[in-house]
Amino acid sequence: MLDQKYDAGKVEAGKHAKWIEKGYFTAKGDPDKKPYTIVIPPPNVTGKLHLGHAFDTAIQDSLCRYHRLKGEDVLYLPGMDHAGIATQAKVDARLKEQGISRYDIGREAFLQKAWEWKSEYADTIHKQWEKLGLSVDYTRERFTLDEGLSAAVKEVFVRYYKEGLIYQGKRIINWDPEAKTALSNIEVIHKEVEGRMYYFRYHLTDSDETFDVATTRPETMFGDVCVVVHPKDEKLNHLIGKQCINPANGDVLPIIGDEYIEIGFGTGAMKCTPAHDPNDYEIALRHGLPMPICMNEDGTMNELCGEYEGLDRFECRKRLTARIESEGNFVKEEKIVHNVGHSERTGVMVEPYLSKQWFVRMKPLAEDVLAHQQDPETKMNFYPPRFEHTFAQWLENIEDWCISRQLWWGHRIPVYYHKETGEIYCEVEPPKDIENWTQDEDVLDTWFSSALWPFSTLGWPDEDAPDLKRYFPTSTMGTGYDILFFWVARMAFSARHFMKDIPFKDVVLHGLIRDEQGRKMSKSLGNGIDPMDVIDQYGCDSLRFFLLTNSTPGLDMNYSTEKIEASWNFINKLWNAARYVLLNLPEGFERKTPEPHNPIDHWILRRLNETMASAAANIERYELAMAGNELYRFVWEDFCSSYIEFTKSALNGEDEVRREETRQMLAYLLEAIVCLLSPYIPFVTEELYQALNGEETSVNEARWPEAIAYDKEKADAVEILIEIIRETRALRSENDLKPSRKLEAVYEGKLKIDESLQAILTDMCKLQIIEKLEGETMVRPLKDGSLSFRLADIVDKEAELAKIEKELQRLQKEIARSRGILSNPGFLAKAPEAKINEEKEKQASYESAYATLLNKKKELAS
RNA sequence: GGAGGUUUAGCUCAGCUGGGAGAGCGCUUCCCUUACAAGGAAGAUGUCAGCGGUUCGAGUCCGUUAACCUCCACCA
Repeated sequence: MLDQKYDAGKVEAGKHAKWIEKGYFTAKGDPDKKPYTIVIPPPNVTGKLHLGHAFDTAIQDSLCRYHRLKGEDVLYLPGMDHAGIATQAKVDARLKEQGISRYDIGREAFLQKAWEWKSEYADTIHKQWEKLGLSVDYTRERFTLDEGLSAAVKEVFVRYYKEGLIYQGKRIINWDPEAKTALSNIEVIHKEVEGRMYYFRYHLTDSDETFDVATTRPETMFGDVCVVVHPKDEKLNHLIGKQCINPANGDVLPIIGDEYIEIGFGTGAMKCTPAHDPNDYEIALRHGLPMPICMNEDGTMNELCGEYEGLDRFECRKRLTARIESEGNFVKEEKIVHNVGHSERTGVMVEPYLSKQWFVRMKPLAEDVLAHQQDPETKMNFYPPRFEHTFAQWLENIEDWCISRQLWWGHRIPVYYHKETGEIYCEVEPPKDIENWTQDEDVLDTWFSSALWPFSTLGWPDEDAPDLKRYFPTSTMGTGYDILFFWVARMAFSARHFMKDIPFKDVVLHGLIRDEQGRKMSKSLGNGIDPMDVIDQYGCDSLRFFLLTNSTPGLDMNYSTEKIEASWNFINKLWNAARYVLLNLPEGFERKTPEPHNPIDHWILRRLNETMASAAANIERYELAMAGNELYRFVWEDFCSSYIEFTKSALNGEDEVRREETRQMLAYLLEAIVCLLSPYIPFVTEELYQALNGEETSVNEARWPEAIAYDKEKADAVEILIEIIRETRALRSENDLKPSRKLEAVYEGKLKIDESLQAILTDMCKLQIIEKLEGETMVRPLKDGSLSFRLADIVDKEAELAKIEKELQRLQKEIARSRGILSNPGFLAKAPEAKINEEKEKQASYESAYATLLNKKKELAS
């Protein structure tokens, strides 16, 4: 028997291991079933999972579990990402603790350390997935650096290369001096920072004339090749063709004209550093200027910088500025707030840097995706749809993707240079005479491999791989909007190009989880919440239910302890409801398909059927919160507060047949509830399912409940009774009437109170119907909220009169409103007929309620 | 400079195709009723940010203003 209190720790322990052992989540490939596929967004092997991962996977897992319940062949494919820079940085940091740099131990040894790190953190992640209860198919787990995926990466690189979609070029890229690697544009985060604008005085070589030039990065002056002014700038264009002195190093710089310069902006004259600024680079290209690099890879100054060689870029900036000032060429400095690029991973300021890198030509790939999205039949669907605009806009304005990284941890670029001829060899297989070739030192952007995830994990490049044939394209991609560009867009063009298809039918994008005050969770604020701590305290089910029912697709949500507790309360409620049911099932109870007998059975079946249909519809359009809240309401209000209360008299009564019927109903309802909730709260529902059906059963093998037919009239009757009962209970307590006292109620209307309904009334509120009309007891529908009692026995007349008065006023208002609408010619002419009739009925019912209540008032007053 | 989001009960937020405003928590009153007091019953509270428009009818659609937020792109 279940414990008195729900204990999440006890319930959740050991379950996941058993599920895996039983193979419930291994996709069987049953051809009679519809395939449903989700590939997990592979977490980085850099550390622990955070709340965002928990959110991601809660959504994916609940979808998978739902589709399993629906009898589909579900594949939830797990895997992890090697996370190039991020992991390498972690391993570097670990080595640093031991006083070693990666260069001390070399590439091979470093990679070994990295693999050790990987297996360590993969373990952690597996444990966390287990705690999260994920129904992933471990027989198909992948890693972005495993053999198969590496083969896919090589294949893709080679094919792009041969199609001219990958090229090598010298360009200004974003350089991370900390990680000493190039970055792609989206790995750069622009942050507003306070900086300074320095103004320096430049002297012409042939006269005493001077002019000012402003810069935020004085240290780059060692890479300057000219000064630029606008050809039409009347104040400055006379300088074009002359020469000036670079105050940093005394170099003679030509002054040129270029329309890039904005007249009137700054001083009107700009220094040009082609190797350290993308715009300057363009100018230098146009004018055929040299492009000297003045910085080392680690952000220190190089040999071009004389006395500053070896100094850090920022230190050089300080000292150089001071020196120029001492030489009298410093004009002023201003504090400014400007956007500066920072490395997404290391956080350091990114240096625009001229460098030879590999790029993917994005235009044709992006255009293919955009064109394909025009077809409403076969396009990817975005939830919420607005993200498709963001997605499309990004693709429309896309620039080439810098994919080479000067790292060791990653997919090595499959390009070989001939030691003598310099010839380039790019094939999946290395050249036969490998000793004559040198492989490119660089590795690929980590996103290059994740871009292939939906098909590389299924066996591609083997086009005939059975999983690829069966499970691709995948069904749903559930992830945060923050990686729409990084990942979703790149999967989209990769799948288009290599699979000639979309990678997934639906993209569900959720928001970020913020802290209780709505701030972003961050390490520096220390406001991050570890999902594992939450699980330890409240259980995985509470966490999942919280995440799934308190979020709106695409919007950020705030973490809330209060709402986690509310989720816990709900599960505890479910637990106790189950306990009630189980306590009332006798030894050796045999389950049968129940048949509704009592009116309340019909009513609860209708509520169940409505809830099932609506929950399914909502889950299928990814409105998990709506579906979850409906289930919550059904369980708490309909099942617990009403149905269970109704069953008490039956179960305590003498009528054995009725008892048995009630037990069958309860067992059926409990099982249905448990199944419906299992996608959200898999652990506790498993516990309850087994308590009901036996230790060896599993909710993982259950199917979506079968609906049972009900009688609508009986269901309607109970709907009304519930309202009567609630009203009556309120009266009883407010007026301090004893339960034994008979409260006389007068109802009029359509509903026939048969014995079973009378029994309910008697059981629930000791209410006895004594008014008889034409030999039958009648009650009046209370949909409009009115209720009329003969209150002769009620002690507190004043209070009752006040209540009636209030109600009369309300009705009066409603009648006025209704009359207003019905006398509106526009409404009568244009509203649908059903609406008009509905309104007329309402009006009639308000008026009759009003009349009845007025009589009551007179009667009571007299 | 572009694109988008948010503004609804004291707090946190739902409210998806326009037809009498909801939940959780909190608050008030009553109840230890034999599944649950982390419970049960009842109850109060809203110029749905402002303005304008469309409509018979707008929290919901359109425009506009304001505040806050996010992303993208950026000029030395």
